[in-house]
Amino acid sequence: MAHDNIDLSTLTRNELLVFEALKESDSPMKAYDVLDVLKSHGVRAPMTVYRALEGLEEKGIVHKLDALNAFVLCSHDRPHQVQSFLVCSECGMVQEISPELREAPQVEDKILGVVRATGFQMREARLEMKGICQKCTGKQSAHNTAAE
Amino acid sequence: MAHDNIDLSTLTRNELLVFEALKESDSPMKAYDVLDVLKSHGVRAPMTVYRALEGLEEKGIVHKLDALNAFVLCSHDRPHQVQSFLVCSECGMVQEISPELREAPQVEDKILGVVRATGFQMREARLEMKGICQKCTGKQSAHNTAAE
DNA sequence: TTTACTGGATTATGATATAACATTGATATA
DNA sequence: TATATCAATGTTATATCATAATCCAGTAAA
Repeated sequence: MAHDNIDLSTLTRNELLVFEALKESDSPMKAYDVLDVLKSHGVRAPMTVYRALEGLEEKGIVHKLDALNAFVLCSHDRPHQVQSFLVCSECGMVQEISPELREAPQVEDKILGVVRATGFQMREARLEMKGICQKCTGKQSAHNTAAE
Repeated sequence: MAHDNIDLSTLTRNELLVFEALKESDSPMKAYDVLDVLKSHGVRAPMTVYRALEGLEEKGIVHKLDALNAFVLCSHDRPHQVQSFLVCSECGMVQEISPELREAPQVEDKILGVVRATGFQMREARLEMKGICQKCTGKQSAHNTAAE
């Protein structure tokens, strides 16, 4: 679990609270869901949560999934320029593709190559892939309902 | 201009209005910006705009930029599974990377390869790259301010 | 003419996010 | 010690983005 490597001493109190909340969750959390959790710690205002999330993002500890307006802990050791997520339209599962995967660096390289060719200085990128995860694919072929 | 190839006859009245509004704009538009434009055509409610945008997205004519909550016309002829955008943090410029670029298909192939390996059935994907565009890079190196 | 369907209008509200300003507490330093 | 400073936090209000729910109008098929 990559989260064990994070230096928690650099986090502010609120950042730590948000970090813990995200760590407990097995799926991405909306800001207001985080707020609900933190209410038991005396946090009352959305601002508090958004500020902490922003700090965690800057530290590379949290990623925002723009397509879902939700936040997840980064599951990898080193900072990476390209974050890639699989999002299941069926069950909502979100999985960050590990940059350590054998082919993943090739994807990142290809992207960086294409982008450089355009004269663009990329700072970070997010790839959000929507589809049906392995689990739900099985279910779907059984009874052909639901989905989108 | 790829927009000339679109079969406008399949669009509803409101979809056509939204399409025209986006076509006039040289940058992505927020839904409420579109609404402002359409007010002169009697459109009053956000719902109308969002419905039309949804229709256009389904037809592959419009993409949503989740990171900006904004919408752009697709600038390409054929539907494509992976949409890639450069977003300048400095000036707000947004450019869709053409899937016809020499290396672009390789990126898409690499992505599809990695994803297939995970058993995920990808339906569509969006790659949003944030950074500094060529124009702004020049400005920046001159006086080293701003950004972020 | 009924029925069913698609698109559209309207009203209200929900969900997401930030602006602006006040307060606190720690640290530095005059 | 007094006080200046700064980062973090708290608080209030409001802006922005998006959808639910319901009704209506046109039209094409039975």
